Amino acid sequence: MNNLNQIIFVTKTEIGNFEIVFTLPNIINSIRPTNKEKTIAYSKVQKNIGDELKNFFSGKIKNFTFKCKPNGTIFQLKVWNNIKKISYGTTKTYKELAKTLDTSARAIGNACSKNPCLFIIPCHRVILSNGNNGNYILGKKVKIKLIKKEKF
DNA sequence: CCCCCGGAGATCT
DNA sequence: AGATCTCCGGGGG
Repeated sequence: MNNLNQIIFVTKTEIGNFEIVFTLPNIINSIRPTNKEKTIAYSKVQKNIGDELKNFFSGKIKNFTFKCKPNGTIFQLKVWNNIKKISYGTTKTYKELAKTLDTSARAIGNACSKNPCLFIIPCHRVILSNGNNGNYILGKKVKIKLIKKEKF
């Protein structure tokens, strides 16, 4: 599924650099960590996305204006869509999501690990049924940090 | 607390 | 078609 209108750039944040793939005018296809250096934001859109990310981390905004259109399997899309419904400052467990999708918690976690749109699909709000935070692609520390930040 | 196993889905080989 | 790996849960010690 190659889209010629896709633009790729790298933005730097307080928790690392992220590679962002987007399609004009405002569709984000992926936000994933990278070890590449920040690239110059040539367009207004690139700058806006970078700003939103920064403002999200600083707590200035709670939601993104950019829509995301990830690609994945049918199952993954279902999981990610459900995760998008978890609102800022709240959490849900892998077990709960498994119940609503009639699958296993492990399968939910598996789909979370493939989340292409970090933060926009807030998989950091999905935690263990025993109250612990669980794992995260950017590490447990970052997950805890994000959850705490959202709780104010 | 720790260890072990079951389960669902994705990704190899 | 297996084998293996996951951002998990439950049960038993």
